[in-house]
Amino acid sequence: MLIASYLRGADGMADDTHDHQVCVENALEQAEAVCRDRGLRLTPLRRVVLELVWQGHEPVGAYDLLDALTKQGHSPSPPTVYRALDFLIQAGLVHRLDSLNAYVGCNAPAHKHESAFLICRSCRNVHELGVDKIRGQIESLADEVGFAAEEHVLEVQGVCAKCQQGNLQPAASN
Amino acid sequence: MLIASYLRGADGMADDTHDHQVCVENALEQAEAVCRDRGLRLTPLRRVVLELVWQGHEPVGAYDLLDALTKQGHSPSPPTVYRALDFLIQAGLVHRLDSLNAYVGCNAPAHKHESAFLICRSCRNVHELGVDKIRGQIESLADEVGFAAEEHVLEVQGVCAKCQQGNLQPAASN
DNA sequence: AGGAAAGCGCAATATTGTAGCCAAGCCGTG
DNA sequence: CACGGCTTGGCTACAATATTGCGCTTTCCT
Repeated sequence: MLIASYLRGADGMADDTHDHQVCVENALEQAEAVCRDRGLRLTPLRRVVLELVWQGHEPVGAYDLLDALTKQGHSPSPPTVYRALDFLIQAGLVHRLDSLNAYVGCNAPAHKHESAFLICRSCRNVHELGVDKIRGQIESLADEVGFAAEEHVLEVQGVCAKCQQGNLQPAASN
Repeated sequence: MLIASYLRGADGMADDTHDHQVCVENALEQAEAVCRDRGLRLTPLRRVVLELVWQGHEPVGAYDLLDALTKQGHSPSPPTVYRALDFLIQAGLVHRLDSLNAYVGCNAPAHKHESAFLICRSCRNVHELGVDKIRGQIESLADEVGFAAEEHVLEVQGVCAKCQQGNLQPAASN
């Protein structure tokens, strides 16, 4: 697997006109704020890892991050990356996608939340949805069998709006 | 990870009174029927793997199956197990739980379906739910952003009814 | 300043899953 | 039956993902 976005411009998102640099800056700003508010330490390493996760809206593998760090002149080992990811996930700044063994930046880290993810199998972009409505449905189904729901994973594969509109790229080959 | 059910009796399911042997026989019968109807070959190996998956209602890891096969006198290598699992999943006889990297027998293989899974973090039993209602919700949420949903993963962690009722076991330690 | 905790570099190893090659078995046709 | 093609699965090797454990450094708190 590669960081597909590693060298690309700012046109990777479903929204044609979006300047991805803004996303990155916004994410880092929010991360600073979240950590300040909660007394968490966004160390340089963690910040770099977060920035790398935000290189695109595609999910990124842990070993992609390792490679990217190496290219930047670090010489990290797997635990380094996993520890940074653990922190970022714990802080709600990054989500893990279990169906892909990959990681993606969180849109709205200010308040903790559970999410659903729409994963485009063409461009691989991930769209994060709030799940208040779904959450209710899940809980009522679980209630019917007396199950006390705590956490969930909801990941949907499909094709995003942009890829449906003619510029359908060949399915990601990894 | 171990096959927690490997040596246990028939009391592993949320339903206190259930005789698990019936589950196993039922699963195997249905598998025979499904394969007969669809012209698929339920070979001895595949049958054994299916039976092992059905040793309990807990999800089972691929390497647990490998160990169990070894104990039965086979000497399988990983590809053997994964090929059998691939077949069983393809045939709708087994589901993969992405959040656990584990596999569980399908309740209702007669018709293909997507499911949701309620995974008890205490006894590790998995309850499979039909998701017709949820599916509609997911699609309508996806529609709002023009996303064409194809497949989904919905896995809920929590505590099952039985474990809530006093005989709460310590959380699984793997 | 001094002690406790957190961060992280590093080596080794665990866990999960695949690729590729070949032999053995099944199955339809001549 | 004999042949040829397909599926199955045994085997080696390896890839991809993730963790454990140790110890040194940095940071935080008092």
